Amino acid sequence: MTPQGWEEIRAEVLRRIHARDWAPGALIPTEEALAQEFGCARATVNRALRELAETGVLERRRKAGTRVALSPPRRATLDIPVTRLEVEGRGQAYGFHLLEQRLREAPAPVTSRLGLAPGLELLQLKTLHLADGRPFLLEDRWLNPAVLPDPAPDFAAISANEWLVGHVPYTTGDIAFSAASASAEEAEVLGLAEGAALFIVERSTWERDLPVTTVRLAYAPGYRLRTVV
Amino acid sequence: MTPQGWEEIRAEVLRRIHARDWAPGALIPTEEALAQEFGCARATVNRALRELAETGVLERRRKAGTRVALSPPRRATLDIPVTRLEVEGRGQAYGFHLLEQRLREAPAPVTSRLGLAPGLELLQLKTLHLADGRPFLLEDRWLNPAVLPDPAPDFAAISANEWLVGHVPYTTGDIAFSAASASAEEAEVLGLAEGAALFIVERSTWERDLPVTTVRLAYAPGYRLRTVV
DNA sequence: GGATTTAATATGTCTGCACATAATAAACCC
DNA sequence: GGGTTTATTATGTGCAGACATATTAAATCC
Repeated sequence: MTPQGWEEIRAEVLRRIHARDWAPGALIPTEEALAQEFGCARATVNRALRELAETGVLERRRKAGTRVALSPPRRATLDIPVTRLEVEGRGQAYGFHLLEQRLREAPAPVTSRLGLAPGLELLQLKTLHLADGRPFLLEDRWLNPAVLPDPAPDFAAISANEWLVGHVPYTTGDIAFSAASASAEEAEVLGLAEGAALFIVERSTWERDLPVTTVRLAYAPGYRLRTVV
Repeated sequence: MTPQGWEEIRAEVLRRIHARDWAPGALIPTEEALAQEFGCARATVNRALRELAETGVLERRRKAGTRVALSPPRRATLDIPVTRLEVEGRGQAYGFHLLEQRLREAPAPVTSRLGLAPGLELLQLKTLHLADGRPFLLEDRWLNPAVLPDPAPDFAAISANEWLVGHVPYTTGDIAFSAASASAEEAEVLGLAEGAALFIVERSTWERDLPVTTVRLAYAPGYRLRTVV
């Protein structure tokens, strides 16, 4: 039974790779040869192989052909939800408190991360997110006032996190994950012992070339970020 | 100047979304209309819009048409390299020590994670990875002996991590990231104070339906996992 | 022999067309 | 009116053919 449709072709190619019919590092037949074998157009094979190359299973080069990747770069995609949805997705009640909000001169690490002139005034927001009334996440955000509308939103009523998703949606940025010990301030706010291990997410985002925000999220112990490969 | 090629079309569509020509939630013109506007075939527009839908910027449904996503792409892809390449990529010298290797009855959390019968014997490997001679990562791995060849590889000469990538490459699995305080044992091996905040990666992998391995990676402080959105 | 030009080739992309499919809107019936 | 059937329509996928492009291998020159 020959595969029909590009998805079945993709599955068949993957099967042959798993079965070691095509060993890691080996060249596989050309698109034309596979198209003939499967009785379809080259474009259909191209679609299947292209998708596999995108996930890192195959490596393709013009003229050189297609080969099975030697060390498949384990590539994972992870979804980063809005905090409210993340909490509610666990079946817990969401809430938050705005701890602090002030416009002040941003420290050098913040401005350099965003590529802004040092000494610029940014809006700093500290927000504690709650799950079932218990501390879940401490958000320390620096926001570029240039992205705010004239009557600035009330961040005590809508969290900065959520406001940004709704109003400055199509951003690019970078993310870093790490671990850190809770400072005295973090420990107190999160209700932990000083030095407790926190999961840290740091994000900086731009809208086109305009710096929007940089944020440090400190998750209370027990938090796990999951994904499937 | 009309865009040429599907990549330029993708860029132009993205530009219009950023510029709010097409607002979040709004319908955009049909493929046919855009093809006419850009002077290309519908397939070319289709390719561009499909890519944008894959990254979560657009939402497409047959008959209903294509609309700008309301709550967009909090989606990141991250590459998970082999530890050796990760260390070398920072310009540091890589090394590792096999601390412990023994075949023993796996504890229940391990077997249940892999979907194996409780009490099964698995190979436990504890490996310390070094960067410039200093502790970088503590690997605690449980390996299904069924995936090993008859003369088992010498995991003191090649790290389990690297052997698996080369010999059981095309696996599926799940990954979780979290933070934890160093246990007494971890602190000693990594040369840290007890309770130091460690970045934890837990992975379980299968080859087709065969459980291969589950591993806990404890990174020394200072490690950051980065990605770009 | 070594460097440079030229030819060969697999993938990348595009076109124009066709039909399939899913989801909606319209028509219909009771 | 309410529920069911029947068009309608935008996207999804397919085809054959064409040309572009990157890269390798062969041919050429000094």
